[in-house]
Amino acid sequence: MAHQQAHDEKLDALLAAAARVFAKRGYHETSMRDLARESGVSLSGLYYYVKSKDELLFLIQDRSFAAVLASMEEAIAGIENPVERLARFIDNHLDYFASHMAEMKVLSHESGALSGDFLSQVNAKKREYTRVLMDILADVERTCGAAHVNRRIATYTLFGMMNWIYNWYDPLGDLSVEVLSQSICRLFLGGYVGMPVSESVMPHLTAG
Amino acid sequence: MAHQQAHDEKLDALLAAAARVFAKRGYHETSMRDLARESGVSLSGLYYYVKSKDELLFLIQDRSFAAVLASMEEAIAGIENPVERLARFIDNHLDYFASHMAEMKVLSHESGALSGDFLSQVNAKKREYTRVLMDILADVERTCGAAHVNRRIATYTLFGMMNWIYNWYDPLGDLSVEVLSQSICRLFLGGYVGMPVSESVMPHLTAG
DNA sequence: CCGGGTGTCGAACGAGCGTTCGGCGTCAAC
DNA sequence: GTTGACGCCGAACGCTCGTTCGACACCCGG
Repeated sequence: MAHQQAHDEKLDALLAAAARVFAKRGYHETSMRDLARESGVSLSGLYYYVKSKDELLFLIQDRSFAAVLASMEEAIAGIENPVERLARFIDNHLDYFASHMAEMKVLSHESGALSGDFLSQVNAKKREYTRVLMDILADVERTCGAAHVNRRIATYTLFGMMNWIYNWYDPLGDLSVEVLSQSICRLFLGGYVGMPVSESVMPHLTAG
Repeated sequence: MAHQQAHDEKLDALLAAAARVFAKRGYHETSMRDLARESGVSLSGLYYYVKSKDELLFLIQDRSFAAVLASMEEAIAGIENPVERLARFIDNHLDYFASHMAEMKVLSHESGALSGDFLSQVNAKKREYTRVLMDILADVERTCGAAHVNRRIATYTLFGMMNWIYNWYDPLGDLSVEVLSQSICRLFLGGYVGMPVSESVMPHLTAG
Protein backbone atom coordinates (compact mmCIF):
# COMPACT_ATOMS: atom_id res chain seq x y z
CA MET A 1 0.00 0.00 0.00
CA ALA A 2 1.39 3.38 -0.99
CA HIS A 3 -0.75 5.07 1.65
CA GLN A 4 1.19 3.52 4.47
CA GLN A 5 4.52 4.55 2.98
CA ALA A 6 3.49 8.16 2.49
CA HIS A 7 2.17 8.19 6.03
CA ASP A 8 5.49 6.94 7.40
CA GLU A 9 7.48 9.43 5.40
CA LYS A 10 5.41 12.30 6.73
CA LEU A 11 5.80 10.97 10.27
CA ASP A 12 9.57 10.80 9.75
CA ALA A 13 9.64 14.39 8.56
CA LEU A 14 7.55 15.40 11.54
CA LEU A 15 9.92 13.67 13.96
CA ALA A 16 12.94 15.23 12.28
CA ALA A 17 11.44 18.72 12.52
CA ALA A 18 10.45 18.10 16.14
CA ALA A 19 13.95 16.87 16.98
CA ARG A 20 15.39 20.07 15.53
CA VAL A 21 13.17 22.25 17.66
CA PHE A 22 13.61 20.11 20.78
CA ALA A 23 17.37 20.28 20.32
CA LYS A 24 17.36 24.05 20.03
CA ARG A 25 14.79 25.04 22.63
CA GLY A 26 14.47 21.94 24.79
CA TYR A 27 11.57 19.54 25.14
CA HIS A 28 9.56 21.21 27.88
CA GLU A 29 10.06 24.74 26.54
CA THR A 30 8.72 23.70 23.15
CA SER A 31 4.96 23.80 22.68
CA MET A 32 2.93 21.71 20.30
CA ARG A 33 2.07 25.00 18.60
CA ASP A 34 5.79 25.60 18.00
CA LEU A 35 6.09 22.17 16.40
CA ALA A 36 3.02 22.76 14.26
CA ARG A 37 4.40 26.08 13.01
CA GLU A 38 7.84 24.60 12.32
CA SER A 39 6.57 21.54 10.47
CA GLY A 40 3.87 23.26 8.44
CA VAL A 41 1.01 21.29 9.93
CA SER A 42 -1.86 22.62 12.00
CA LEU A 43 -1.85 22.09 15.73
CA SER A 44 -4.58 19.47 15.66
CA GLY A 45 -3.05 17.96 12.55
CA LEU A 46 -0.10 16.80 14.63
CA TYR A 47 -2.37 14.53 16.61
CA TYR A 48 -3.24 12.57 13.51
CA TYR A 49 0.33 11.26 13.44
CA VAL A 50 1.12 11.15 17.12
CA LYS A 51 -0.87 10.36 20.24
CA SER A 52 0.77 12.88 22.54
CA LYS A 53 3.77 15.13 23.05
CA ASP A 54 5.31 12.43 25.23
CA GLU A 55 5.00 9.89 22.44
CA LEU A 56 6.63 12.33 20.06
CA LEU A 57 9.71 12.54 22.29
CA PHE A 58 9.67 8.80 22.79
CA LEU A 59 9.59 8.09 19.07
CA ILE A 60 12.54 10.42 18.47
CA GLN A 61 14.59 8.84 21.25
CA ASP A 62 13.63 5.23 20.53
CA ARG A 63 14.24 5.41 16.79
CA SER A 64 17.54 7.23 17.23
CA PHE A 65 18.77 4.73 19.77
CA ALA A 66 17.69 1.80 17.63
CA ALA A 67 19.59 3.31 14.70
CA VAL A 68 22.73 3.84 16.76
CA LEU A 69 22.52 0.29 18.10
CA ALA A 70 22.09 -1.22 14.65
CA SER A 71 24.85 0.91 13.17
CA MET A 72 27.18 0.00 16.03
CA GLU A 73 26.50 -3.72 15.72
CA GLU A 74 27.29 -3.58 12.04
CA ALA A 75 30.45 -1.57 12.70
CA ILE A 76 31.95 -4.08 15.13
CA ALA A 77 30.61 -7.23 13.46
CA GLY A 78 33.35 -9.65 12.48
CA ILE A 79 36.11 -7.64 14.13
CA GLU A 80 38.17 -9.78 16.48
CA ASN A 81 40.80 -7.39 17.84
CA PRO A 82 39.26 -5.83 20.98
CA VAL A 83 41.10 -2.55 20.54
CA GLU A 84 39.82 -2.20 17.02
CA ARG A 85 36.33 -3.09 18.20
CA LEU A 86 36.62 -0.26 20.71
CA ALA A 87 37.91 2.13 18.07
CA ARG A 88 34.98 1.27 15.82
CA PHE A 89 32.51 1.62 18.66
CA ILE A 90 33.79 5.13 19.39
CA ASP A 91 33.98 6.09 15.75
CA ASN A 92 30.45 4.87 15.07
CA HIS A 93 29.09 6.73 18.07
CA LEU A 94 30.68 10.04 17.14
CA ASP A 95 29.96 9.67 13.46
CA TYR A 96 26.27 9.07 14.09
CA PHE A 97 26.23 11.83 16.68
CA ALA A 98 27.74 14.36 14.29
CA SER A 99 25.41 13.50 11.43
CA HIS A 100 22.28 13.43 13.62
CA MET A 101 23.16 16.20 16.06
CA ALA A 102 19.57 17.23 16.82
CA GLU A 103 18.28 13.72 17.57
CA MET A 104 21.35 12.82 19.60
CA LYS A 105 21.21 16.00 21.63
CA VAL A 106 17.59 15.21 22.42
CA LEU A 107 18.60 11.68 23.33
CA SER A 108 21.41 12.85 25.63
CA HIS A 109 19.94 15.99 27.11
CA GLU A 110 16.29 14.98 27.39
CA SER A 111 16.83 11.52 28.81
CA GLY A 112 15.01 12.41 32.01
CA ALA A 113 11.91 13.81 30.34
CA LEU A 114 10.24 10.47 29.71
CA SER A 115 8.52 8.25 32.26
CA GLY A 116 6.68 4.98 32.61
CA ASP A 117 6.79 2.51 29.71
CA PHE A 118 8.43 5.01 27.39
CA LEU A 119 11.31 5.47 29.81
CA SER A 120 11.68 1.72 30.36
CA GLN A 121 11.89 1.02 26.65
CA VAL A 122 14.57 3.64 26.03
CA ASN A 123 16.47 2.60 29.14
CA ALA A 124 16.50 -1.01 27.95
CA LYS A 125 18.29 0.08 24.78
CA LYS A 126 20.63 2.26 26.80
CA ARG A 127 21.53 -0.65 29.06
CA GLU A 128 22.26 -2.90 26.10
CA TYR A 129 24.42 -0.25 24.46
CA THR A 130 26.36 0.25 27.68
CA ARG A 131 26.78 -3.47 28.18
CA VAL A 132 28.34 -3.86 24.73
CA LEU A 133 30.92 -1.18 25.55
CA MET A 134 31.73 -2.74 28.92
CA ASP A 135 32.19 -6.14 27.30
CA ILE A 136 34.58 -4.61 24.78
CA LEU A 137 36.54 -2.99 27.60
CA ALA A 138 36.79 -6.36 29.35
CA ASP A 139 38.22 -7.84 26.16
CA VAL A 140 40.63 -4.93 25.81
CA GLU A 141 41.90 -5.61 29.31
CA ARG A 142 42.49 -9.27 28.45
CA THR A 143 44.53 -8.20 25.42
CA CYS A 144 46.43 -5.21 26.76
CA GLY A 145 46.84 -6.15 30.40
CA ALA A 146 45.26 -4.81 33.54
CA ALA A 147 43.45 -1.51 33.20
CA HIS A 148 44.61 1.53 35.10
CA VAL A 149 41.14 2.48 36.27
CA ASN A 150 37.94 0.77 37.32
CA ARG A 151 35.97 -0.46 34.32
CA ARG A 152 32.70 1.15 35.35
CA ILE A 153 34.38 4.52 35.77
CA ALA A 154 36.08 4.08 32.40
CA THR A 155 32.80 3.25 30.69
CA TYR A 156 30.84 6.21 31.97
CA THR A 157 33.80 8.52 31.53
CA LEU A 158 34.11 7.50 27.91
CA PHE A 159 30.41 8.14 27.39
CA GLY A 160 30.96 11.51 29.02
CA MET A 161 33.72 12.40 26.57
CA MET A 162 31.56 11.39 23.62
CA ASN A 163 28.13 12.66 24.65
CA TRP A 164 29.34 16.02 25.95
CA ILE A 165 30.15 17.09 22.40
CA TYR A 166 26.64 18.41 21.90
CA ASN A 167 27.73 21.24 24.18
CA TRP A 168 30.58 22.43 21.99
CA TYR A 169 31.08 20.54 18.74
CA ASP A 170 29.94 22.02 15.45
CA PRO A 171 29.78 19.38 12.69
CA LEU A 172 30.00 22.17 10.12
CA GLY A 173 33.12 23.72 11.68
CA ASP A 174 36.73 23.06 10.70
CA LEU A 175 37.11 20.09 13.03
CA SER A 176 36.33 16.83 11.22
CA VAL A 177 34.62 13.88 12.85
CA GLU A 178 37.57 11.69 11.91
CA VAL A 179 40.00 13.82 13.89
CA LEU A 180 37.59 14.03 16.79
CA SER A 181 37.04 10.28 16.79
CA GLN A 182 40.75 9.48 16.65
CA SER A 183 41.49 12.01 19.36
CA ILE A 184 38.97 10.58 21.79
CA CYS A 185 40.10 7.06 20.99
CA ARG A 186 43.73 7.97 21.65
CA LEU A 187 42.83 9.94 24.75
CA PHE A 188 40.86 7.10 26.23
CA LEU A 189 43.10 4.20 25.31
CA GLY A 190 46.26 5.98 26.39
CA GLY A 191 44.83 6.46 29.85
CA TYR A 192 43.03 3.16 30.12
CA VAL A 193 45.73 0.68 29.21
CA GLY A 194 48.69 2.79 28.08
CA MET A 195 51.88 3.50 29.92
CA PRO A 196 51.06 5.22 33.24
CA VAL A 197 52.30 8.72 33.91
CA SER A 198 55.51 8.48 35.84
CA GLU A 199 55.21 9.02 39.57
CA SER A 200 57.88 11.69 39.60
CA VAL A 201 55.70 14.21 37.82
CA MET A 202 52.50 13.21 39.55
CA PRO A 203 53.11 12.28 43.16
CA HIS A 204 49.60 13.17 44.21
CA LEU A 205 48.01 10.46 42.12
CA THR A 206 49.76 7.53 43.75
CA ALA A 207 49.13 8.63 47.31
CA GLY A 208 45.67 7.02 47.77
CA MET B 1 22.52 44.68 61.04
CA ALA B 2 21.17 41.25 61.97
CA HIS B 3 18.23 41.76 59.63
CA GLN B 4 20.38 41.60 56.54
CA GLN B 5 22.12 38.47 57.70
CA ALA B 6 18.88 36.66 58.45
CA HIS B 7 17.58 37.70 55.07
CA ASP B 8 20.65 36.30 53.31
CA GLU B 9 20.48 33.05 55.19
CA LYS B 10 16.87 32.54 54.20
CA LEU B 11 17.70 33.36 50.59
CA ASP B 12 20.51 30.80 50.70
CA ALA B 13 18.14 28.17 52.05
CA LEU B 14 15.66 29.06 49.34
CA LEU B 15 18.26 28.71 46.61
CA ALA B 16 19.45 25.40 48.02
CA ALA B 17 15.92 24.02 48.09
CA ALA B 18 15.28 25.31 44.59
CA ALA B 19 18.50 23.75 43.32
CA ARG B 20 17.41 20.40 44.75
CA VAL B 21 14.07 20.52 42.97
CA PHE B 22 15.57 21.86 39.73
CA ALA B 23 18.13 19.06 39.79
CA LYS B 24 15.49 16.39 40.25
CA ARG B 25 12.72 17.64 37.98
CA GLY B 26 14.46 20.13 35.73
CA TYR B 27 14.08 23.89 35.59
CA HIS B 28 11.21 24.25 33.14
CA GLU B 29 9.21 21.37 34.58
CA THR B 30 9.38 22.88 38.05
CA SER B 31 6.73 25.45 38.92
CA MET B 32 7.03 28.24 41.42
CA ARG B 33 4.29 26.43 43.32
CA ASP B 34 6.54 23.36 43.54
CA LEU B 35 9.32 25.51 44.96
CA ALA B 36 6.98 27.15 47.43
CA ARG B 37 5.75 23.78 48.67
CA GLU B 38 9.27 22.35 48.93
CA SER B 39 10.75 25.33 50.77
CA GLY B 40 7.84 25.90 53.16
CA VAL B 41 7.06 29.39 51.89
CA SER B 42 3.91 30.57 50.21
CA LEU B 43 3.89 31.12 46.47
CA SER B 44 3.84 34.88 46.74
CA GLY B 45 6.32 34.75 49.61
CA LEU B 46 8.99 33.59 47.17
CA TYR B 47 8.79 36.89 45.34
CA TYR B 48 9.89 38.77 48.42
CA TYR B 49 13.34 37.17 48.02
CA VAL B 50 13.55 36.83 44.27
CA LYS B 51 12.35 38.94 41.38
CA SER B 52 11.49 36.11 39.00
CA LYS B 53 11.96 32.42 38.29
CA ASP B 54 14.72 33.35 35.85
CA GLU B 55 16.60 35.24 38.53
CA LEU B 56 16.27 32.25 40.83
CA LEU B 57 18.02 30.04 38.31
CA PHE B 58 20.60 32.73 37.64
CA LEU B 59 21.44 33.12 41.33
CA ILE B 60 21.92 29.37 41.70
CA GLN B 61 24.18 29.16 38.65
CA ASP B 62 26.13 32.34 39.30
CA ARG B 63 26.82 31.63 42.98
CA SER B 64 27.80 28.01 42.27
CA PHE B 65 30.15 29.02 39.49
CA ALA B 66 31.70 31.74 41.61
CA ALA B 67 32.27 29.23 44.39
CA VAL B 68 33.87 26.70 42.03
CA LEU B 69 36.10 29.39 40.57
CA ALA B 70 37.23 30.63 43.98
CA SER B 71 37.80 27.10 45.25
CA MET B 72 39.76 26.21 42.12
CA GLU B 73 41.97 29.29 42.34
CA GLU B 74 42.80 28.47 45.92
CA ALA B 75 43.50 24.85 45.01
CA ILE B 76 46.08 25.64 42.34
CA ALA B 77 47.56 28.75 44.01
CA GLY B 78 51.30 28.43 44.60
CA ILE B 79 51.61 25.14 42.73
CA GLU B 80 54.31 25.29 40.09
CA ASN B 81 54.30 21.81 38.57
CA PRO B 82 51.79 21.94 35.67
CA VAL B 83 50.79 18.31 36.05
CA GLU B 84 50.02 18.83 39.71
CA ARG B 85 48.10 21.98 38.85
CA LEU B 86 46.02 19.90 36.46
CA ALA B 87 45.51 17.19 39.05
CA ARG B 88 44.32 19.77 41.55
CA PHE B 89 42.03 21.41 39.01
CA ILE B 90 40.38 18.06 38.31
CA ASP B 91 40.22 17.10 41.95
CA ASN B 92 38.69 20.42 42.94
CA HIS B 93 36.10 20.21 40.18
CA LEU B 94 34.96 16.72 41.09
CA ASP B 95 35.13 17.33 44.81
CA TYR B 96 32.92 20.39 44.54
CA PHE B 97 30.65 18.58 42.09
CA ALA B 98 30.17 15.63 44.43
CA SER B 99 29.46 17.77 47.47
CA HIS B 100 27.10 20.13 45.63
CA MET B 101 25.50 17.67 43.24
CA ALA B 102 22.18 19.52 42.90
CA GLU B 103 23.68 22.93 42.14
CA MET B 104 26.25 21.49 39.74
CA LYS B 105 23.68 19.41 37.90
CA VAL B 106 21.63 22.57 37.46
CA LEU B 107 24.75 24.39 36.29
CA SER B 108 25.64 21.68 33.77
CA HIS B 109 22.23 20.57 32.60
CA GLU B 110 20.37 23.87 32.67
CA SER B 111 23.03 26.00 31.03
CA GLY B 112 20.80 26.79 28.08
CA ALA B 113 17.82 27.94 30.13
CA LEU B 114 19.08 31.46 30.78
CA SER B 115 19.19 34.33 28.31
CA GLY B 116 20.18 37.96 28.04
CA ASP B 117 22.31 39.49 30.77
CA PHE B 118 21.91 36.47 33.02
CA LEU B 119 23.34 34.22 30.34
CA SER B 120 26.20 36.62 29.59
CA GLN B 121 27.24 36.80 33.22
CA VAL B 122 27.33 33.04 33.68
CA ASN B 123 29.07 32.58 30.33
CA ALA B 124 31.77 35.03 31.36
CA LYS B 125 32.59 32.87 34.37
CA LYS B 126 32.46 29.76 32.22
CA ARG B 127 34.91 31.26 29.75
CA GLU B 128 37.33 32.19 32.52
CA TYR B 129 37.12 28.73 34.04
CA THR B 130 37.78 27.13 30.65
CA ARG B 131 40.68 29.49 29.95
CA VAL B 132 42.40 28.49 33.20
CA LEU B 133 42.19 24.81 32.23
CA MET B 134 43.51 25.48 28.73
CA ASP B 135 46.42 27.47 30.14
CA ILE B 136 47.27 24.59 32.45
CA LEU B 137 47.18 22.18 29.51
CA ALA B 138 49.57 24.44 27.60
CA ASP B 139 51.96 24.32 30.56
CA VAL B 140 51.60 20.56 30.78
CA GLU B 141 52.61 20.28 27.15
CA ARG B 142 55.70 22.40 27.79
CA THR B 143 56.67 20.07 30.63
CA CYS B 144 55.73 16.66 29.23
CA GLY B 145 56.30 17.19 25.53
CA ALA B 146 53.92 17.49 22.61
CA ALA B 147 50.35 16.46 23.29
CA HIS B 148 48.81 13.56 21.41
CA VAL B 149 45.61 15.43 20.64
CA ASN B 150 44.46 18.95 19.87
CA ARG B 151 44.29 21.09 23.00
CA ARG B 152 40.77 22.33 22.37
CA ILE B 153 39.49 18.79 21.95
CA ALA B 154 41.34 17.74 25.07
CA THR B 155 39.83 20.59 27.09
CA TYR B 156 36.22 19.95 26.17
CA THR B 157 36.69 16.21 26.39
CA LEU B 158 38.02 16.55 29.92
CA PHE B 159 35.04 18.70 30.84
CA GLY B 160 32.85 16.01 29.31
CA MET B 161 34.41 13.33 31.50
CA MET B 162 33.94 15.45 34.60
CA ASN B 163 30.54 17.00 34.02
CA TRP B 164 28.86 13.87 32.73
CA ILE B 165 29.05 12.37 36.22
CA TYR B 166 25.73 13.91 37.16
CA ASN B 167 24.22 11.26 34.91
CA TRP B 168 25.59 8.30 36.82
CA TYR B 169 27.63 9.13 39.91
CA ASP B 170 26.15 8.72 43.37
CA PRO B 171 28.20 10.57 46.01
CA LEU B 172 26.64 8.34 48.67
CA GLY B 173 27.52 5.11 46.87
CA ASP B 174 30.61 2.99 47.42
CA LEU B 175 32.75 4.91 44.95
CA SER B 176 34.70 7.66 46.68
CA VAL B 177 35.43 11.02 45.10
CA GLU B 178 39.14 10.41 45.64
CA VAL B 179 39.12 7.29 43.49
CA LEU B 180 36.98 8.99 40.88
CA SER B 181 39.25 12.01 40.78
CA GLN B 182 42.40 9.93 40.50
CA SER B 183 40.85 7.75 37.81
CA ILE B 184 39.85 10.65 35.62
CA CYS B 185 43.24 12.29 36.14
CA ARG B 186 45.04 9.11 35.14
CA LEU B 187 42.70 8.49 32.24
CA PHE B 188 43.18 11.96 30.85
CA LEU B 189 46.91 12.36 31.42
CA GLY B 190 47.72 8.91 30.09
CA GLY B 191 46.02 9.73 26.83
CA TYR B 192 47.08 13.35 26.58
CA VAL B 193 50.82 13.15 27.13
CA GLY B 194 51.49 9.55 28.15
CA MET B 195 53.08 6.83 26.08
CA PRO B 196 50.96 6.23 22.98
CA VAL B 197 49.29 2.89 22.43
CA SER B 198 51.56 0.79 20.26
CA GLU B 199 50.63 0.70 16.60
CA SER B 200 50.59 -3.08 16.51
CA VAL B 201 47.40 -3.30 18.54
CA MET B 202 45.77 -0.22 17.02
CA PRO B 203 46.54 0.08 13.34
CA HIS B 204 43.39 2.00 12.61
CA LEU B 205 44.34 4.99 14.71
CA THR B 206 47.55 5.80 12.88
CA ALA B 207 46.09 5.51 9.41
CA GLY B 208 44.71 9.05 9.11
C1' DC C 1 1.01 54.05 72.59
C1' DC C 2 2.04 54.54 67.89
C1' DG C 3 3.84 54.37 62.89
C1' DG C 4 6.47 52.37 59.47
C1' DG C 5 9.45 48.96 57.73
C1' DT C 6 9.80 43.82 57.33
C1' DG C 7 8.15 39.27 56.21
C1' DT C 8 4.41 36.64 54.75
C1' DC C 9 0.14 35.36 52.76
C1' DG C 10 -4.52 34.29 49.92
C1' DA C 11 -6.66 35.46 45.92
C1' DA C 12 -6.71 36.69 41.54
C1' DC C 13 -5.08 37.84 36.59
C1' DG C 14 -4.00 36.99 31.81
C1' DA C 15 -1.56 34.01 29.07
C1' DG C 16 -0.23 29.78 27.31
C1' DC C 17 -0.39 24.90 27.65
C1' DG C 18 -1.74 19.83 25.83
C1' DT C 19 -5.52 17.80 24.11
C1' DT C 20 -10.22 16.95 21.98
C1' DC C 21 -14.02 17.29 18.90
C1' DG C 22 -16.87 17.99 14.97
C1' DG C 23 -16.52 18.94 10.44
C1' DC C 24 -14.74 19.51 5.66
C1' DG C 25 -12.58 18.32 1.28
C1' DT C 26 -10.47 14.55 -1.57
C1' DC C 27 -10.28 10.36 -3.89
C1' DA C 28 -10.37 5.42 -4.69
C1' DA C 29 -13.79 1.52 -4.53
C1' DC C 30 -18.05 -0.22 -5.63
C1' DG D 1 -22.92 8.51 -8.26
C1' DT D 2 -22.68 7.26 -3.74
C1' DT D 3 -19.93 5.86 0.19
C1' DG D 4 -16.47 5.82 3.49
C1' DA D 5 -11.84 6.06 4.88
C1' DC D 6 -8.05 9.31 4.95
C1' DG D 7 -5.66 13.73 5.88
C1' DC D 8 -6.25 17.78 7.91
C1' DC D 9 -8.14 21.80 10.25
C1' DG D 10 -10.46 25.84 13.45
C1' DA D 11 -12.29 26.40 17.68
C1' DA D 12 -12.72 25.40 22.05
C1' DC D 13 -12.00 23.18 26.89
C1' DG D 14 -9.96 22.78 31.27
C1' DC D 15 -5.93 23.46 33.47
C1' DT D 16 -1.51 25.26 35.08
C1' DC D 17 1.77 28.68 34.64
C1' DG D 18 4.54 33.10 36.37
C1' DT D 19 3.47 37.11 38.38
C1' DT D 20 0.95 40.87 40.98
C1' DC D 21 -1.70 43.09 44.50
C1' DG D 22 -3.67 44.39 48.76
C1' DA D 23 -3.75 43.11 53.36
C1' DC D 24 -2.28 41.36 57.82
C1' DA D 25 0.80 40.32 61.78
C1' DC D 26 5.07 41.48 63.93
C1' DC D 27 8.70 44.31 65.90
C1' DC D 28 11.45 48.28 66.97
C1' DG D 29 12.41 53.44 67.48
C1' DG D 30 9.83 57.51 68.91
